[in-house]
Amino acid sequence: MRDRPAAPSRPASGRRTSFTVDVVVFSPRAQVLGVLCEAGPSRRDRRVLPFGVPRPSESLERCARRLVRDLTGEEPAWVEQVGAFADGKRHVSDAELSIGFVAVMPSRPDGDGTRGEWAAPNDLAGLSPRQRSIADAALTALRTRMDHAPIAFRLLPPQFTLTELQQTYELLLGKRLHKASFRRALQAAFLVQPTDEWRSEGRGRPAQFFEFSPRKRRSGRRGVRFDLMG
Amino acid sequence: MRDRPAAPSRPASGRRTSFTVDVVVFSPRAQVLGVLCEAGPSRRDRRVLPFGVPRPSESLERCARRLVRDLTGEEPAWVEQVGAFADGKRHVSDAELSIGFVAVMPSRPDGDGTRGEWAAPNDLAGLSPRQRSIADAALTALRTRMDHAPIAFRLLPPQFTLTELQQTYELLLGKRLHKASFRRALQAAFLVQPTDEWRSEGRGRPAQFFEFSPRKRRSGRRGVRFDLMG
DNA sequence: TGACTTTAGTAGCGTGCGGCTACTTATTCG
DNA sequence: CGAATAAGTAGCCGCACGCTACTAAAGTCA
Repeated sequence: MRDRPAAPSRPASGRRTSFTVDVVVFSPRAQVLGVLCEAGPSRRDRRVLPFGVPRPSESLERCARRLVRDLTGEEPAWVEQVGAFADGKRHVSDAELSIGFVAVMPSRPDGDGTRGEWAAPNDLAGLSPRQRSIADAALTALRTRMDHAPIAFRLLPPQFTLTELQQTYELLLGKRLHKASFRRALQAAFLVQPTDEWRSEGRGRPAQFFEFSPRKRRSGRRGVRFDLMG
Repeated sequence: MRDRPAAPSRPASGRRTSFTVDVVVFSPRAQVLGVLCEAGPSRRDRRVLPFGVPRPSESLERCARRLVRDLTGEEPAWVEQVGAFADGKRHVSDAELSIGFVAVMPSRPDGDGTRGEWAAPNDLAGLSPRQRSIADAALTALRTRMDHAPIAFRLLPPQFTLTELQQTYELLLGKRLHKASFRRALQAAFLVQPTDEWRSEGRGRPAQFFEFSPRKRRSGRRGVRFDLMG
């Protein structure tokens, strides 16, 4: 079974668990972004983000990946650390400190070996205060990183249509994008390559399949952006 | 390794240190960016970034601020968490985990109550591997955040010339900026307000003094940036 | 067959940002 | 009075981005 640090799984000298690794797993669920949660132990904590403790000589990120794997049966498509959270906010376990991670997984048919339920990112009531903070930070981090890493591409099969890619972006970013602008920016960045395959399905004009091709990076140097300050 | 005198002069408060808070303090030192270091305990660790342990019910960030205050006698102008670092890399103390913070301080006359020395960001040899990682991440985080927080403004007195502001940006970013573009972007963001004061010093045309005036935020919404991928 | 619907994909206009060169303005020094 | 030095501005050019409006290719249904 899975190791659960809620009761101290580190018996050494009666000291409490010093920190946990908590992971926020996002995945597209039928036109909505889902967050993987488990049922919580008490009324106060009805929902719980997956968390655990690194094994000896296991890195933080590998620990996060293992938590996802153990829970869903699959390797996450992308994982990144969000930060360390303490600052007095209560955690489900009584750990003083939690390291937050954000992860994304491809969409899967329901109930596919997945223990736990998928919640909406705006409905995170029932999480302990600290996990609530972690979830918020994870969503922000995800959306920030979308510009820098090919996250959306890893949620799609090797071949995909540009409409599918755009829908994935819209789902993760939580906002609509403009079709022509999206495609123009894509081509300017040399990120995709057309294939000879065309989708033959349903009504409407067939869509061409593309594949990810991380070619050259455009320099992307700018001066200073003052318009982002708060 | 476990038995080596870890972090002399660090109060361990009874139980063994489970994690540390490490802070990377940047400050302008005579046209170059400086990083605050202390003398290390051994030949292997000739230099040490300031680090410590949170007191009971002290938040991580407050702990970082205290470390800076205790070492320099002043409050840092800006502090932000960089992340959690473990992953097997050795630390000066034998803590399993370190939370990294980045801080900036205004320039000060040399030796002003400051224990420790200012090293160049490119000369960080002598740090333990984990602290080396933290320092690298701190510099990256600093330069990323410059667009989002008025960091440079806090390094300057309330009244400053635009040339001083630009030089501060150039120092922190580690690259030259174009004068006209810098000023145009500044004015478009309504970030500064001219005062009636003028600098009367040296040769050349006098410079007008400005002050920080965080007015409105321009929406700043864009579509997707594909040109930042790696 | 031909009109209508549906989805994919493109053209091109307008605007605003950002990099650049080149200029003007104001002061000190000799 | 120049020459030197530093502050500040004007304006061109390219390009990224948002938008509207168009064309293209399939299915559906009378």
